Amino acid sequence: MKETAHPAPDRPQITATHRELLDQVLDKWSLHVLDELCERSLRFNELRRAIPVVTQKSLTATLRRLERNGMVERLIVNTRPIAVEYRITPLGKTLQDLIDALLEWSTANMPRVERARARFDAEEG
Amino acid sequence: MKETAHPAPDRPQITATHRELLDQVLDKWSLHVLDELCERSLRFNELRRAIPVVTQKSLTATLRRLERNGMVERLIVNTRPIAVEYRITPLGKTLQDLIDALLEWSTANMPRVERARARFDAEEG
DNA sequence: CGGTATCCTTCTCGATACTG
DNA sequence: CAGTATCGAGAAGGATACCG
Repeated sequence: MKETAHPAPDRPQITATHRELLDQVLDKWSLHVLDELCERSLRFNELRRAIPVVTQKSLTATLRRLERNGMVERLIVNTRPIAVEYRITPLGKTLQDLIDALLEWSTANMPRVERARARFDAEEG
Repeated sequence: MKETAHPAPDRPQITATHRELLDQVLDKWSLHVLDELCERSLRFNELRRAIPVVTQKSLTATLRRLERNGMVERLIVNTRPIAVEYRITPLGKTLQDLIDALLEWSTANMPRVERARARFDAEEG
């Protein structure tokens, strides 16, 4: 009976810093890219094929941002022609459980959300 | 030794539907609003004061979206003048643990992220 | 292969003014 | 109090072309 007694005793406040980090790391493409890279390291064009809806530009931007935040590593392999492999870092790995939880939540609650949307849209006319 | 054996056996794929839902529900303002409403129900201007950086327009849009997706309820109290109370729904409540987990992750890993950024920015010149 | 650079359209978002 | 309406700046994002 610990959850009804008080609202939220030690809940951390959302700051601009929090928001900014979560925005950079959990935006639509980042989520997708991290999800793929958690499974296995991939090359640039492999990622493109794994996420067919992303454009080259957006994928590049996403990877650079994730690299800057320490979530993925960029490894240049000196073959002919050049190959670039993207690999999740230990820090990036710490997001895996969260991403899985988000996907599970989404899967589990999608029907309820869709019913809510239908109800809302019906009332609007 | 179950986590090194195979990459990801039953990992759910991210679909456009997943992404869209998470985008609508975990964007910057939604996260903030849900976080506040998980603690207690609030009126419109109370929310504005609780989240001082949000504009009225964005707050309205965020609340409508959350309402449409079944995350919050909008209760019109017929006082003089009118009062509108926003309350989290049971469906919205299912996000609380996730949001807490996101905030905890963000708090815990912020230092590592900042070091990664500093390293990245230094290398760029 | 793994990108950059450029253009251009779309959408977001803040500021401001007004309303029941 | 709790919004809506409108405008305009700026960012996001796609299409396309080109490069080492």
